[in-house]
Amino acid sequence: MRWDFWKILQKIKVQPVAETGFVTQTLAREDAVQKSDHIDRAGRQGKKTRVTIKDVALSLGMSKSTVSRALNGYSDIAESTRLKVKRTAHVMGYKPMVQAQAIRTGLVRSLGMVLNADSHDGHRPFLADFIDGISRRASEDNWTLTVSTAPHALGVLSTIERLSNEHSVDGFILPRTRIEDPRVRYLVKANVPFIMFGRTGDDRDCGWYDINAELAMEKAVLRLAGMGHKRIGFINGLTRYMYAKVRLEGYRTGLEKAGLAYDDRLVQIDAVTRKDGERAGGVLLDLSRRPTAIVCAVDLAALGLYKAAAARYLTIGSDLSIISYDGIAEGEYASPPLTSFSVDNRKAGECLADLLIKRIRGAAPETLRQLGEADLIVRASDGPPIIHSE
Amino acid sequence: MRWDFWKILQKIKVQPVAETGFVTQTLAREDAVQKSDHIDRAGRQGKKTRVTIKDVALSLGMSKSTVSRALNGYSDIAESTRLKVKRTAHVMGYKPMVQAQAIRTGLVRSLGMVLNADSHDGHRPFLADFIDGISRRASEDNWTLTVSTAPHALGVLSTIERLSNEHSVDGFILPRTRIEDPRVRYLVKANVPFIMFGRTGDDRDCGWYDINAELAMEKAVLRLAGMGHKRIGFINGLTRYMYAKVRLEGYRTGLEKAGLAYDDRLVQIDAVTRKDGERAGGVLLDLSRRPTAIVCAVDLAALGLYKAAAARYLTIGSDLSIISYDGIAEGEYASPPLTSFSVDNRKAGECLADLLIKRIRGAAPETLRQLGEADLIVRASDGPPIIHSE
DNA sequence: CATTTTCGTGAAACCGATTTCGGTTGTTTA
DNA sequence: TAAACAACCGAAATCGGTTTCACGAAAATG
Repeated sequence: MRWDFWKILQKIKVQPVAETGFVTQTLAREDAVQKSDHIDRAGRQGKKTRVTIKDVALSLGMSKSTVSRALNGYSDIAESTRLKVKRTAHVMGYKPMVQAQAIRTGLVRSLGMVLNADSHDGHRPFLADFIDGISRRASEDNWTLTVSTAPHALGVLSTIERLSNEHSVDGFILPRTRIEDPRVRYLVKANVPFIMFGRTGDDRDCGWYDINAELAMEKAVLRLAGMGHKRIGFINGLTRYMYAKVRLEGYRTGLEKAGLAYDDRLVQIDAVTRKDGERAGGVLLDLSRRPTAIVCAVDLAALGLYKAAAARYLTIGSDLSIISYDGIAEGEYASPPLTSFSVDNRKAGECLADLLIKRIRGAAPETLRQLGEADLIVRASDGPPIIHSE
Repeated sequence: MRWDFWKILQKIKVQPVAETGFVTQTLAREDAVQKSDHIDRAGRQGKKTRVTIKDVALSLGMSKSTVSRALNGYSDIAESTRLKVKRTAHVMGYKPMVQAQAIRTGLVRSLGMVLNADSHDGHRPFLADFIDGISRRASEDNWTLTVSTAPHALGVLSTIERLSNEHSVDGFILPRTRIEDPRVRYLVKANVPFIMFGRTGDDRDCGWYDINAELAMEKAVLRLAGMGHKRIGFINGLTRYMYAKVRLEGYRTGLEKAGLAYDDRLVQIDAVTRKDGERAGGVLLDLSRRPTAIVCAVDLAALGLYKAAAARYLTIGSDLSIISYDGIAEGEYASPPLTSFSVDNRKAGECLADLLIKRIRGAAPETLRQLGEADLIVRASDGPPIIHSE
């Protein structure tokens, strides 16, 4: 009720012009005083004095609006004016303050990514490249990357909520998508832009970038089959993630194309660390009719498998062939060096950033889907089978 | 003057209540229309409808200023009012938009970190932990972390300039400080808060967190000397960085305390990768009177040294003892497992974030300096010398 | 009982940008 | 020559908050 009254008062159209003029004067003078005081305080508190758009306008003798439009490429500014404005702005060292822009435009020019800190999975080693890719692409358009971590999946979700509520970022990159992903559910409902690294169960309203890992797995199987292997095992990653699902599919497609039967007993799951790989590998190698080759969905697991093989006096590359996926640096230094599909994480980061920026700018999610490829790095962990009698 | 006018208006005792009622209606309806239109546009452009401070004030029948002050803990708001405001704000799901606050307060509540992407040095493996630490501490106070990368040192500097010019961040964390660091020079001059990870040549106006690596190196030497080693070599990292300087000092102090002479020929520098380590190690192992133990400043170099030793048929742990520094995961899986000083990168991140936030809030840099410690993880790469006849 | 403080609050200025809306000019067109 | 129309630009509103300042009422003081 009270504010109603004020609203009405506000609407009343006003009073003598002369009076207004005088008031302006007064205010202006007051303003000046305050300004200098402000600078003074600034000096004491260690803040910088920024060049604002007002300063530029003043020094050019134009209005703020003209300067703003000139700088932002509006069509109703004369080319000559634009040039002049741009030059002086540059000379004066004027850089628009992003948050001041943000409050009007609704864009903070920042991409968000929330990492799950407890995920022991592979992503750590290539985090640097991945971030580099994102940041690189983002910088091109003067965007920034805000990264945050959370100790567990729930924390990830609440961090995402916080960041989008406070509008600290314009959209999210979601690494390691699950088949059923709560982050996706939330963001879709909240209508916040995002792009996934990896696919998910229900693609509606989702853009994504992913590596065609199923193709890689398929190629791995076919390569081994081509060498003469008949019993090819598979050690998969965490099955709740989408990547594990598609990699298994790739493995099966490979077997099919090679004319080999799929055998449950040759498949192990949820191996993403050395220890996991050692355990899973042990199981496969202890089978009465053990596989002569094993495809791994994750490099670290493959390295664990090395240990399991060594414990059983099997020589990798001859007694047992291994082809893996990820292309981490350690693989190169294992003995024998690991044959693996390498993924370009920097490129992935770049693509994701690119897609997300497009998404934020309004592109439809259905148009924002890309599949990259992994490259086989042939080293020494695979070869024709040595014991072979079927 | 103008406010006089407003005062007068305030005094006017009012208008037909019916009218007021009507206006309210109208306003309300207009409001609604605009609102729905906004949502509509929002839908198309992917924006959310936020709850603003105005909404909260309106629904409480108070002014924006009261709400703001209540939420920010000003002392001139009645406790009862504060409570009421806080409750409704929470219920309505009001989250202040950071950039709107920033424009007035001058704080965006964001820490910046610019990484050098080409630096092959050790920082990659533990980047995840490090970031986790920073982010964790930052989140506590509702701050965020903005990370950016640049392809080379010059790019790092210009990225820092950009971020601070646009005021996208309130301060910086500087990883891997050099002895003479241009970033420090710039930030000091520009009066932008920062905290270094590592010390630097000229400490004035600088706060930092660092690990006491010199102490670790000293301990390593003393441990080896205590086992009976007389010729202890040293493989250092990149000498332009501060860390290499202090680690060398630690090595020398250790020798001194053990009563051993310093010998130039036993020291190699600039080894930060496996390849570097292999080369440097080769040089040391090919000396006519080779060292029986080697201290490495960087784990990756130590792993390279493994290769050099293997090539010369030296058994690590007996023929050659190695103690290194970093505590990377691969060390655990090397054979023999690497004895190394492990640094807690998560904790480092937390400390740095903490210091930086304090710095931004006005603490003097001299009061913001902390030294952490590295923990020796004893594994199997060191032991008493086997050939020993002096 | 008059006067000064304190307390609690609202109005309006302010932060630094963008964007809407009109108002001058100078050119074309009728 | 008047009217219509661009092309250019400025004033003011706007975004979502914070902060200053004045003011009314209640409490404390003289």
